Amino acid sequence: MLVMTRWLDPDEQRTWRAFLTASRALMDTLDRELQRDAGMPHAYYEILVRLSEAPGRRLRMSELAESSGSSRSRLSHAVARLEAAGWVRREDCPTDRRGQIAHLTDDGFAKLAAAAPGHVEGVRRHLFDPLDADQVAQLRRISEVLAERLRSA
Amino acid sequence: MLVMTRWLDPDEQRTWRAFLTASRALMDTLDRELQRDAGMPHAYYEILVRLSEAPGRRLRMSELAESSGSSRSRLSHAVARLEAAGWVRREDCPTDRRGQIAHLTDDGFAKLAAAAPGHVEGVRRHLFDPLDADQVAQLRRISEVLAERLRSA
DNA sequence: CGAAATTAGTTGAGTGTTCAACTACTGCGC
DNA sequence: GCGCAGTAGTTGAACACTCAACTAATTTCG
Repeated sequence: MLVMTRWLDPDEQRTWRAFLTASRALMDTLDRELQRDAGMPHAYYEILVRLSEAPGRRLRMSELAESSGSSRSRLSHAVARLEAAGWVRREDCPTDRRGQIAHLTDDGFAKLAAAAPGHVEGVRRHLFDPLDADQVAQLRRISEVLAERLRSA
Repeated sequence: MLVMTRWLDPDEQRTWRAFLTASRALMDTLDRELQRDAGMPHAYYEILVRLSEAPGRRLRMSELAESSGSSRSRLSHAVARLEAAGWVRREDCPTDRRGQIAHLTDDGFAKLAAAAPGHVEGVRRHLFDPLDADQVAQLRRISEVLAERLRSA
């Protein structure tokens, strides 16, 4: 390997560590709150949200995986649990016999509706309230750039 | 509950989702790269980093937990694995008989030294390269504010 | 058409994380 | 100095995630 590592300078070092600390703390906190108040991890909550916004509250497994940021395997396992809880049902896809459609049940919708206010309050308290309007705009731009770049990686 | 939920407006909604997508993708990517190239998850890497920077490459379990952003339980489990791998050793604390001191072995240090360049390259590629200098400065400020707020939560 | 490559989704084993319960020790308050 | 609240760390069980291997259906294209 002839290429020298481009190490992080002290400023970058601090930025990276601050980001790591903040995003980990934020996610851990929201996850803990959701687990405590709604008995589900944040990943499951997000699956329910995506389903609730889909037409007919139905989504193909692969689209659901994509939109909720899960791997297919993770989603399979998760939906199995959500189905056992009665919040989601699987249906066969009429146009592709390999396909499965996840369908948010009324129970699942009710569960989500009950969990949402507390969770949104948490997002507000831990993310938006501490930042001013300019920082929020910056954060959005930064996140979009990073997400875009990572999508094609 | 008489207080109405302060829902997220469309802008906040998009900001929150972009942040979620970006930070998840970033962490997942770095975790996968580290697992592939060094055979360890990011959480373990960070434990080794903190130990490597401590005087004598030694740290009390609780300080290590604090500085690496782990719960005590998580750290106990993690150090058990790192010890099995021969990268860390536990020692009794001379001043407090409840205490344990984690000590980075030479093997552990070598392992870390081997893993670091690739990981730093990944952080650069996925985080710093896509952002301009101003955005990096903003991200640092934002992260510091959030981390500070979450610490006292 | 028909074989090969691709895509959809699941599964199980292995690993990591959480939570609550537990032991052992320390240090405060009296 | 004694009792008791708090601190340090570990443990096991339940749960979640990853990876690779797998089945089955579909698409591609010679």
